Amino acid sequence: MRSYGQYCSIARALDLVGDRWTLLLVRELLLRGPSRYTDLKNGLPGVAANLLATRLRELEQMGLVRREDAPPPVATQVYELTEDGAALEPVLKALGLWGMRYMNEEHAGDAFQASWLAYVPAWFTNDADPAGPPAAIQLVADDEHAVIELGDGSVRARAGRTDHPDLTLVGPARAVLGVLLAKIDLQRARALGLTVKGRRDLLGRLRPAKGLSEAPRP
Amino acid sequence: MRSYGQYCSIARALDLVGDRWTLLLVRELLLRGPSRYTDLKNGLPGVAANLLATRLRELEQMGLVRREDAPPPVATQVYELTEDGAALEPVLKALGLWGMRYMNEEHAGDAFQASWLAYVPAWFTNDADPAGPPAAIQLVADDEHAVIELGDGSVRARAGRTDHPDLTLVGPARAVLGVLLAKIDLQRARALGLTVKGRRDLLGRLRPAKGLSEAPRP
DNA sequence: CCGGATCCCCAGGGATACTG
DNA sequence: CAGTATCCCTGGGGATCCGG
Repeated sequence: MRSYGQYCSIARALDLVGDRWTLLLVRELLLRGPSRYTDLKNGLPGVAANLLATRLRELEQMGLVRREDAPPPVATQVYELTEDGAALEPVLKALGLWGMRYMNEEHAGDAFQASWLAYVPAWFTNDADPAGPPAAIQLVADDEHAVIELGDGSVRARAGRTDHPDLTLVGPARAVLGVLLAKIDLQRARALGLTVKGRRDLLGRLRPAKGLSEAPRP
Repeated sequence: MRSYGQYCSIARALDLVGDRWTLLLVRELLLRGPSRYTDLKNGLPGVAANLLATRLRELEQMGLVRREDAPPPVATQVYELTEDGAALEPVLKALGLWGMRYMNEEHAGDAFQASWLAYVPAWFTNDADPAGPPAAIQLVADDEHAVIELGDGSVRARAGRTDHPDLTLVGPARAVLGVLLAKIDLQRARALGLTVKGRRDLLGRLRPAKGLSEAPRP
C-alpha cells in the first residue's frame, strides 16, 4: 500500500494493515491459530489466491506473521501471528464491536463461519454470575456449530459441538447472535426462526459488553 | 468499496470504513470537531480533492457524517460526525495505540500536525497523581504547538499554546512523543534534539497506558 | 490435493486543472 | 472556498495453469 505519509500512529497503523483483506486475514489467524494456506483461503471466501499469497508475504516481511513448518503429523507449512501481529487483537475487537450495530440485516449471499459465530460471545459478553456453576451452550446457525462454555468467571467460545449442552440455540445467525447479545428477545427471535431447547435462564448470564446495549436499532 | 460478503461484524465494519482515507477522515472529524471541507483537506495532506468529496458523500449516506450549516459568523457548511460515526473512537484509539510501536522512525517528508501531537498524551496516558495540582505542558514539535493540561485526575490535550507553561518541550516529534510516553529517556531525547525547560518532574505524572510500556524497540 | 504463479480486465485511487 | 471534471495508472477480482 502507498504510505499516507503522515507522522501519526493511526496513519502508520493503516500503512501496515489498511490494505484490503489484511485485517480479515489477521482475524483468521487470530481466531484459528496457526493455519495452512488453504485453511486461510477457505476462511476468507472471496479472496483471490494471488492476493492472499501477496498479503502473507507482506505481513511476513513486516514482522506480523511468521511462516513455520507444521508439527510432524502434517508435512506442510503453517502461518501464525507474531507478537506484533497478535497485538492487533484490540483493533479487531473494537472494529467488531462497532460493526455489531450493522448486523441486524443479513445480506443475501453473505458467507458465514462457525469461528465468526464463536467470537461474538467470547469477545463481547461477560458472565453475569461469575461464581455460577459451569455450563455449555450449543449454537447452530446456518449449519455452523459453536459452543459457549461458562465457568470460572469467564465466557469462552469455540467452533464445534458438545455433548449434553445445557442449552441449544438453532436458527438463522441473526437470531442466534441477537439473542446472545440481548438485542432481540426470545419472542422476536422465534419469529425469525430460532429454536430454543434447554435452560433458557442461562441467557441471563450473558451480559453484553459496554457499547452494545445502547439501544436496539430498527 | 466492494462488500466482503461475510456475515461478520469485523467484515461489516470494514465494508463501511475500510476504504482508503476513510478512517483518517474520521480521525480529523473526531479531533477537530465540526469542520469545513477545506479544513479537512488541509488536515489530510495527500488526499485528492475528488476522493475527499466522494468519501464525505459516502459517509453522509451511511449515516456516519452529517452536513450542517455553520453557526452565523461563517456562511459555509460544516461536516460533523453523527453518533454512529463518533462511536468509531475506540477503533481509532486501538489503531493508534498499536501504531505507536512504529513511530520510532520518522520517515523523511512525512506530514505532521498539532492535533496528532495532542491526541497521543490525551488518549494514551493517565495522570499518575490524580489528586495533584493543575499543571500545563507546552509541546512544540516541528513548529506545531500543543498543550497538555493536567488536573482533576485527567490528562487533556489540545492544539495551540499556553502562557506560563510549567514545562516546555521543544524538538523533533519523535523525541517529544518518546519522552511523553517514557519510551526514551531525557538523555537520549536531548541527543535527538529535544530542549526541556521547566519542571521536568511533571513528566513523571504521565503514566503510559497499558499496551505501550511493553518494551522499547530498537 | 496443496500452494501458489500468471494473465487479463476493470474499478478505485492519484494528480492536476477547472468552475460556480 | 467548495467542490467537479478529466486523465492516467495501479491495485485488486477472477479464472486458469503449474510444480510438488
